[in-house]
Amino acid sequence: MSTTPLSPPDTDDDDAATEIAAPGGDFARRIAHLDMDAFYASVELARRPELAGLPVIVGGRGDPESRGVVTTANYEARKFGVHSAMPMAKAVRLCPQAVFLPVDFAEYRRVSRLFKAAIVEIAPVMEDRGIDEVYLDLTEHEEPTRVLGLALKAAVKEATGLTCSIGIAPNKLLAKIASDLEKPNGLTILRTQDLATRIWPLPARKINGIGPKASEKLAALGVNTIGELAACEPGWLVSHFGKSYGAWLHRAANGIDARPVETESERKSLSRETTFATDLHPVRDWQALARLLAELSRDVAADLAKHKLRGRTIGVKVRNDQFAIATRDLSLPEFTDREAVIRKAAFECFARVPQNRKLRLLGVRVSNFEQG
DNA sequence: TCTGGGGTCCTAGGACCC
DNA sequence: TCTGGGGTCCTAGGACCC
Repeated sequence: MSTTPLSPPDTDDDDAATEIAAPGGDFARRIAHLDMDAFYASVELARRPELAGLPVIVGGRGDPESRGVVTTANYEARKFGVHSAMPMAKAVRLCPQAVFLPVDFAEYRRVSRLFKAAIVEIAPVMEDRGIDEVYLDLTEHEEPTRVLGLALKAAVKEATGLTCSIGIAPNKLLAKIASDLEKPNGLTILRTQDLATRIWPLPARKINGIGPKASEKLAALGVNTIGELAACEPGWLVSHFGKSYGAWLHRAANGIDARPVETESERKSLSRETTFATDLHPVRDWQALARLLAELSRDVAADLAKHKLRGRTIGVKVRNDQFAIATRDLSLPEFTDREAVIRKAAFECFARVPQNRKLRLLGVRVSNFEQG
């Protein structure tokens, strides 16, 4: 198996130098990262007050027996070692007395809109980072940093009844780490001079962009903390991680990050996928798979229409019983949002997928959207 | 333990074109 | 002889994030 070199999150090398050139902090930005505390579980508790104090685990279809993972565990459940992305089966063993609830995205999206609307009233330069977190650029605000942070927390609480944790720092990278330092209900303000005392002792994995693979590789090389990473020679990091990722690791560990807060973003792809209750064989269970492929194509077409998008690259994704993923895609001459066109392309793609193992997941994706 | 669903970005080889 | 150089598109895979 060949491995793809790691790559850094979207970076801007040119601007990074600007930040180094301003060590005094004269041009320092004030960037906030705001993260809702145990969001899904907190939303559920808000409408089921009788569950207060009990361990609550949100995930799957609410059925602890179903295939799936924990999306959120409240702090009571976390005491038992339950955490996000953990297989439900394991969560049940760790905390059988927990209340298990199905995910209700419609409700979480509703509450998400409420807290974001409240934030924008105070800090209009907001970058959406998913259902439960945002970045804010507070540089142009007059108020002291702590006053702003407290005002944001109060506004979120007022709009939703829920708590959040906020980190405020000179850039997004440090703000993201800071918001995690005093969870839940935290407010952490970090200055450049706090890097050595508050950031360097942390595991390298705490950096957004260092995941399981990279942190494991670093550990094998004897690098465990962010401070140890910061002390590594850039050239040595480049030799082990490649030019782009190696250089980024060095900058990140030294707290350098010039990425702006982006208030707009353009969608690049749209997809639907499903994991089956039991594995299906591509030949023996072809009827069932064909039905699913048609359903997913229909759902994707409906989503495209809803978002007024047309794409010309159609793809399918499968995951087999060994958890290995394969993708196949096909670019068409014309942009489309038509169900029949998407379905036909998806079937063509599926025919090119390996047929030798049972499958556990099937997905359909459309990308390469028309401009405008 | 047995691993969701929805995304983004990066890399890399081959095709194809000038 | 023996082998250009750059650019873009397509496809597949992989790491990572929420």
